[in-house]
Amino acid sequence: MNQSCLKVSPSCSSASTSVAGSALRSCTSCGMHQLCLPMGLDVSDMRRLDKIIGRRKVARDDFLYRIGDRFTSLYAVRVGHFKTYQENLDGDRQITGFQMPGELLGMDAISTEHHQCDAVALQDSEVCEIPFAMLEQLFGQMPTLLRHFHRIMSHEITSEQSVIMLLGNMRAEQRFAAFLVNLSSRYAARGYSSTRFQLRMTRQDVGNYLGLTIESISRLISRFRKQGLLVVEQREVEVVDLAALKKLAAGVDVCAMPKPA
Amino acid sequence: MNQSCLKVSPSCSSASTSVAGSALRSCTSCGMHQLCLPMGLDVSDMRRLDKIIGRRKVARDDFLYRIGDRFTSLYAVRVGHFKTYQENLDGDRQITGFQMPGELLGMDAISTEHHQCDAVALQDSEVCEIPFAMLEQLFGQMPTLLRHFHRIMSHEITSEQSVIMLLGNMRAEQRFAAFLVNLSSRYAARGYSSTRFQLRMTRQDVGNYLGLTIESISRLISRFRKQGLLVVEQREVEVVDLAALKKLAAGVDVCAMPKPA
DNA sequence: CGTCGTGTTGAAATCGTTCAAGATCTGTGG
DNA sequence: CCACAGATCTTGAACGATTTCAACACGACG
Repeated sequence: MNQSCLKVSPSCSSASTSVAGSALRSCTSCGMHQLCLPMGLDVSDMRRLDKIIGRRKVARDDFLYRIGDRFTSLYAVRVGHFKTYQENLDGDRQITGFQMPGELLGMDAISTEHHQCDAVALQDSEVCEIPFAMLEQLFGQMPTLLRHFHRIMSHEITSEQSVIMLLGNMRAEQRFAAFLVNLSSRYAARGYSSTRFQLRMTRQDVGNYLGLTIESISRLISRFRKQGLLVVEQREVEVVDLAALKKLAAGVDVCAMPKPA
Repeated sequence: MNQSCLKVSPSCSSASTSVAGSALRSCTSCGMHQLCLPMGLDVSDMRRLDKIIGRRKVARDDFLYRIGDRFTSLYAVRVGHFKTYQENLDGDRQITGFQMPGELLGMDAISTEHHQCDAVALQDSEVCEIPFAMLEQLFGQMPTLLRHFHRIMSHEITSEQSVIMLLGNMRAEQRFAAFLVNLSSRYAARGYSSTRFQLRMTRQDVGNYLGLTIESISRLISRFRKQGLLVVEQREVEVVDLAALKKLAAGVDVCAMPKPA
């Protein structure tokens, strides 16, 4: 499955002085720019932002950053997927989020200037590295950028509140349904299918994130499959009945009301 | 127990050349200013910030704002305590946080311009209302203010990650211990006792926040009391063995290693 | 072809919930 | 000051959702 950022036609055109190669990697030509940090910027501002951004590849299972690393940059996922997790003193981990193209990583480090979680690539990935000190410079000159940055941070807060909601008062079935619905809508927002996608993370990761064991995830998948909600083959998922999943996620008991055919 | 910042006199008019009354309600004279939004500002900048801030009282059990309300202002708790919670379609609630003096409320609303949670006063309280559009104006002129604002938002993100950690992979005993330790250190940071404080929320609220039932909370309190970790009378809590609570919160089994006398 | 990582499934165990009863506290009004 | 009602909290016993433990299946890879 090809989920590369640049599935679109690379809008080469007028990338000022930029050579073809670098134009392809610029914000203006990135398929995620209407979701990502440069959202709403005009072309000239986007170019200014571009100038401070570096690109970096991260191989599968490699760290983008680690707990305790000094914070210097935010990262935008360009291609691929990441997971972030915290670790307690026992070495137990808790995945706090999965990040996909167009999403920002590292905002939790601004406060202490040290990263508060590990960020690991779930597949070979590529990020845009945004030096925060330079970004702050731009904030003074580009109010639109600042406003959008605030929206992104705010959105991060609400996403985490949703996870708190999920962990705090949903049962296993609801959690997993909510997880799938969440992925579905995020892929939809990126122009991918909302009903067919790959789980980029292991069942272990899903379970950890949802506060459940791997066995529970496995059982839930089996159950959803038997109920005709999903078709799953390995990590490939096809959501057959998204509406039912949404109901489940909202707490409506779907199996109590089986559909006719 | 008196934790009032300035339960004192109501403010009289004129802000700029501050009369006694209004000076008492200004940031410069507020005991929380080194924790709150104005942290690090010099006196003249603090006064400029002050000018855009309004004060508002919220009676116990009253809403500061409700889900869906249009977002116009952030709020800093000046006196009292608040809880924020989300509600799902079933009407189930999940408390996402408790806020105490010097803490900011409403940042989750920046993204959508509508509040994403209800905020309720746990006791008669007072907040500083910070019109966000005006605050954005100041950001352009006061880089220190902007930087601190980013730190605050970032800190909000890390706090929520801690809650995710708590809900995702701690057992009941750990959760409650972590909760008490968290309160303890936040009170300490405000100059209050880290070992004696009042729970401003009901057991119901504590349970909801921790993803546990009220009965579980009750049993945990009893157990901790029997183990000599706490003395509890109603909502008044004395932490007798903070170190042990910290160990418990970190996942070390304290009752497996009972202390001699 | 065997091994390792990953995922599935069943049975037993466990932690926390649910249900139920009683205790304690608070505030109100006589 | 007491009696009473309603809220809040505590405690016990049974239940149940999820975990734990264990065995097995499957696919990838050397």
